[in-house]
Formats: sequence, structure tokens, C-alpha cells
Amino acid sequence: MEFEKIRDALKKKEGEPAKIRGWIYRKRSSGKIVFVVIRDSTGIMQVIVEKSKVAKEDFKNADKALIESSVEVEGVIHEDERAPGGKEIHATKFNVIGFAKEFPITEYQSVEFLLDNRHLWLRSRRMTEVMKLKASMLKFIREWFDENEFWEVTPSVITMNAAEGGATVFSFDYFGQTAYLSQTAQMYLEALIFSLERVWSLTPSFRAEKSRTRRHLIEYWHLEAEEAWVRNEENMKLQEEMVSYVCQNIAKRCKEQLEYLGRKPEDLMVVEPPFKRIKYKDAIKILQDKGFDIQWGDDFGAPHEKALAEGEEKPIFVTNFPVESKAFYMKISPDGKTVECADMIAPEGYGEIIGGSEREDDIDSMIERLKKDGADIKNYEWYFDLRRYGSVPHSGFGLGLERFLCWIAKLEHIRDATPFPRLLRRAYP
RNA sequence: GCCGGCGUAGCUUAGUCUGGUGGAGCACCCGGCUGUUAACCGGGCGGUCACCGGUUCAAAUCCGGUCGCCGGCGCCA
Repeated sequence: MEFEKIRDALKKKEGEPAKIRGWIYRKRSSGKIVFVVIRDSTGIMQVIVEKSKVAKEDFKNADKALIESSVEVEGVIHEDERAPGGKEIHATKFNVIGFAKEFPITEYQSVEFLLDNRHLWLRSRRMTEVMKLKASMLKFIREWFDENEFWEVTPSVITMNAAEGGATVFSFDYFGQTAYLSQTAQMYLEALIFSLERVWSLTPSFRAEKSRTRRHLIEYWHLEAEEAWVRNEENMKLQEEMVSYVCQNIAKRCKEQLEYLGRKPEDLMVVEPPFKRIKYKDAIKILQDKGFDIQWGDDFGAPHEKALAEGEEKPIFVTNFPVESKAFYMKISPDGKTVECADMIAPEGYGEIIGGSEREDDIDSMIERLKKDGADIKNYEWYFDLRRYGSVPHSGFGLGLERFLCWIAKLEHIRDATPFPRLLRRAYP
């Protein structure tokens, strides 16, 4: 008989044989009977080991094996309302594969301790459900891009182009030259649209910002797309369609994970196009009316984003930010003061999850803005070439995958949206 | 960079204000129990009170410094 997943064993009927393997999740013993709850990647199931029903050695091992020991179990299914899930296995064989030492993570846990023991905490139900949700998100994202004729591409993470609007970069020695860890794949994606037209990529991005908030990771997964022949308005349409597609599929197909994490599927089912669009200048007025001390030219902080999305069930777009507050590659609007950009702000205070824009095609304008940022123009020559050889209107956007997941999974801190978070003071384990 | 908080057993903590032999729960070990639900009952093991210095007859406790961590702001996705 083959091993089966706990999910499948739980579907079996009274009296059927079962054979599972996994890790001890909980254990209680009572003299001549041991209750062992086994965990595998699909769920948990209680196993009953009775002294009179198994080999002497098997009972002894079941009795002494500590939590997180790895085990193989054979037995018979019994329906019993006292068991979690309503079914349990009465063991005929109980084989310990790896005896666990005393597991450090117990009933009481602090944030710091769990981060120190992240490699073990990943086994928790909570982290497991979050990682499953993340995998599902990626699956639906791929589906959507595939159905909308985007090509997935694999740009480099090592780059010589340092600047993206003043955000701090990690630098390192590249055989005698200074190279950087990428903060965005955007410029490489722009190069690829001249053959593939619509491209997207998923890469790690690195920000050496000394940010210490629940919305920042030093290393995060950056989902970026770039589209030829697309202007800002259509760019927003693509974003809201993609985000809605992911939300609705998560709501329909990941109920178990959502329920465990406390996110109602209905919250995500309502996410559908179109999303509300607010121009920056109107957003400023709204914020002033709400009592914020903010004026034209100021960038939004977390409290501003939260206030703007207050009462919204769906994300909103804030468009047309002042030229000075955005990156050199964003196309300047006809008014000359703002750029053709849009930030997507998630509801419930989760903040900005997407930044996107139509791209500038005027080389002189870009050079002027780059110089203001103190960038070395010669590293951008290749990028200007893209405007010299058959330039087309084009747009793109970048989504912080962990921020998106934070909102979807209703997480309190972005560190839980990734298995090994890189934080300001922590890169171990 | 700025503001705030916390470091006591493997873990979670009481004790710090008001100085006088550091208590408990969990985990683990031993014993008991044939239906437990993060079981229960009895016993046991476990502490350089983050580190350095100062005050004092006496410091976990008061003072100064160092280190580590957490929360928030700013910046950003």
C-alpha cells in the first residue's frame, strides 16, 4: 500500500485501511493509549496508538517521540466525533523516522523569537497557509498574463544603472567595477517590448532604505509589466483587470487559506473593474478637507494613503502626480506640471501596491531630470537608444508582490508575506 | 536619519516605582491514568537577572555607558 496524503485519508470511510506519513503536531498520552496528531502538507489527522494493538517497540516510540518527530503510520480509519476532522486512524504500525529534539517553539511566542527561529516557524499552520496563498497568487497572475498575450521574460538583477528616483541601492564589486542590485527591471522590460510587445517579469528587487515599517522589505518580489502601444489610461485598465482576476480567483479557489487567515472571500469577490480614479490635485483637496496639512508638491505618506482609501472596498488609482515627485522616465502630461502616472492604493490601509506610468519619449526631458537627481548620464545611453530606433508610446507598472499578498491575506506585517524576510536589522536565517 | 518601548530559566513572564536570600506557567525528565482536544494529577531538572562601570553595608531593582531587538515616522512597492 502506498502512502497517501492526509487530505485523502480524511475522505475515507470507517474500516478502510490507511497509510500516512508526516510530523507530530500534537501529542497526548494516557498510560496505555497515545493520541498523536500528525501533520503533512495537506492537513492534520489524529492517530490512536494503543498499547495492546501495536508492537511493543512501536508503542514505546509513539510514547516517547517528541513534537515534530517525523513518522510513518499504518492503520484503520475510524469515524469519531472526538477526533479533529471527525476521523482518525487506529494504528497497527507506528514507525518513527526521525526523533525530534525538544522543539524550541512552544505555546508562547514573541515576534523576536519567531524571527530567530524562522526556519522552524515556517512549519506553522499560519505560515503554511500564507505560502500556499502566495503560490496561488502567482499561479493566477501567470494565468492572467498568459491569457492577455504577455510574454514572461527574465531580466537581470545585476545592473549598472543605479538611480531610480533617489531610492537607495546596494552596490558591490563587479570585477573592479561598481555594480548594483536591481531595484526594478523596468528599463530592461522596455527594451524587450520592441520584439515581444507585451512582457512581464517576476524578479527580486532590493532597496537599501532604512525603512522600519510593516510595509517594507529590503528584498521583495517585484512583478513588473511593460506594454507597447499602450497609454496611461489603458495601462490602468490592464492593472485593474489583473488585480481583479487574482482577487476573484483567490476568493473562489483558496477559501480554506482565507478562512484560516481571517479574510472573508466576499471582501475579494467585490474587487472588479473599474477602480476609482482620483487626480493628484483632487486628492490633495480631499486630504486638506480631512484636516491634513498637505499641499501641492508634497508626496503622500502612509496616513495619507490610508485616508484616501478610507471606506473603499476596492483599490483606487491616484493619477497625475507632480513631475518633481516622480521618476525621470515618466511621461510629462500636456499641462507640463504632472506626469502620466497612476499609483494603485489598496483598501484598509494597506497602501500603495502598484506604481505605473506611461513612459517618456523625449530624451532631452529625461536627461534634464536625471541630471537633477545627480545620475551619471552615460549609463543610460543604451536606454536612450530605445527612443532612437522606432520608439512607440508605451506604459508599464510594478507591483510589490508581498504588499499585494499582505492585503489579500489580511496580514499585519509584510515580513509574514515571505518565508525568509530581509529586514533592516535582520538577514538571518 | 528621527521618536518611543523592551532585554529576568529553552519559551512566556512576575518582581524594578519604594534596594534586603529571584517566583510562576509552558517545554523537558520521572511516576500515575484506556478517549485526549495546546489533557489532567504528583515529583524533578533548569538563572552570570543582556554586557561594562558607578553609588551603597547590600543592586534584577538606583545612576552612566555599550550592545541587541521590537514598534512608529520619513523614504518607497
